[in-house]
Amino acid sequence: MSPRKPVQQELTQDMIMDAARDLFVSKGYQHVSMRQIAKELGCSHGTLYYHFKNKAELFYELVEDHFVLLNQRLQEVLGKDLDEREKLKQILVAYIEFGLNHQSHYEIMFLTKDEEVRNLLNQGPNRSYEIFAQSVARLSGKKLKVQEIWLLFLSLHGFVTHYCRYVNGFEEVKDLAEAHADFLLKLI
Amino acid sequence: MSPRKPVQQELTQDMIMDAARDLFVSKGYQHVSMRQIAKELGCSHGTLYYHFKNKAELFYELVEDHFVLLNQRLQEVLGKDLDEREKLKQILVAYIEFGLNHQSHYEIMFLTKDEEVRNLLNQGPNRSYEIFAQSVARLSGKKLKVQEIWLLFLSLHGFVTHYCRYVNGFEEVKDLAEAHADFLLKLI
DNA sequence: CCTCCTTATTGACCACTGGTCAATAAAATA
DNA sequence: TATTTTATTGACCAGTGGTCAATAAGGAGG
Repeated sequence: MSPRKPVQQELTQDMIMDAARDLFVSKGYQHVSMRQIAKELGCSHGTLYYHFKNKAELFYELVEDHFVLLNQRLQEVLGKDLDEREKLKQILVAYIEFGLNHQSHYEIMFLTKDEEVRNLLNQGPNRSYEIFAQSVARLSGKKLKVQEIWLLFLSLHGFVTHYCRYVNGFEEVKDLAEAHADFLLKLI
Repeated sequence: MSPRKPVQQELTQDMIMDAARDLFVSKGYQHVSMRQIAKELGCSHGTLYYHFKNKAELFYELVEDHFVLLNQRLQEVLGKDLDEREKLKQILVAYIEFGLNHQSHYEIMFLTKDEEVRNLLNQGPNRSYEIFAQSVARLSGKKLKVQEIWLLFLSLHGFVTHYCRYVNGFEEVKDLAEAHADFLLKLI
């Protein structure tokens, strides 16, 4: 017997994720409750646990999507017709831009200490970092050590991490972000 | 009428802070409840609210102490009889060391998004950063822009932030920390 | 049409959280 | 001793994440 096809009114994972995304983005993971999400959807909170194992896993599904987004953004820059040095800079800036424009997700992607969430994150961060690292290695003129690229990444990460707390979006700090990119480019 | 002097058995702020410190350090801010602290002290959780306005303020008192500790550590390095370049490096490494050996506190000092806690942090971070910035400016040979020192700091911060999640203490990542310091020193 | 089975949904329930507050015990003062 | 100040308690509140038996709703087979 084939699985019952869901009817229009019924809740889908996508519907839940859409509602959850809005709330998580505007309030942050910690400050959104499953009951709030359910209220937004006009259903009981118990229902959410039928579709997702728990709050962490619901958020994880959202985050997975965002890693794809980050990867796309990096690939987009790589596809541009630009001087290599400039492209390298734009990679760094694009990374910062992504972080500051998706703060709640960046938090989970690279900042959370919450083990429940973190145990779910496996390939996401690695794949994104691989793209980043390979781009830097290729676009930089010099022969870079693996370690140097990693330390460069951590330096970028520090910028994002800090301004995630003080700023609502990339635009507010765009100039400084470019300065940071230029600053770090001296290293490679 | 002078204030009543507390008697031996009565709870003091220090006693609460000692118990709270242990718990916060071992479990992190989010995973310690006021009731757990009260249990540790053998008192009712209501009592804690007599001595501290709320959980955030209790933690804040702890954090204040830790800023003093960080400042002392930096001053200690500055007092050493060393080549200026080496001293500069040690400042950077000492900062990382402090962050990784006081992770729960570093989290609050420089990472928390919790507004309740953050609104309490005023002078602490500024004073510590001032010491850091002035040391770097003085010890570096070059004339550095204020912005460059700030970006250097953010790069250090990124290292600490990241390894706070993956490591239990400075020792586990000492070599890499030194490499990071050397790496960043190329910038100044 | 009527079973039977799968799928979705509900809301009561649990143990927990941070925080408040009237009642009260105990010590210091007058 | 009587009064005032200080410290402590535990019931209480509104909220949390999560579980689960009961139930409704839809499809498949007869």
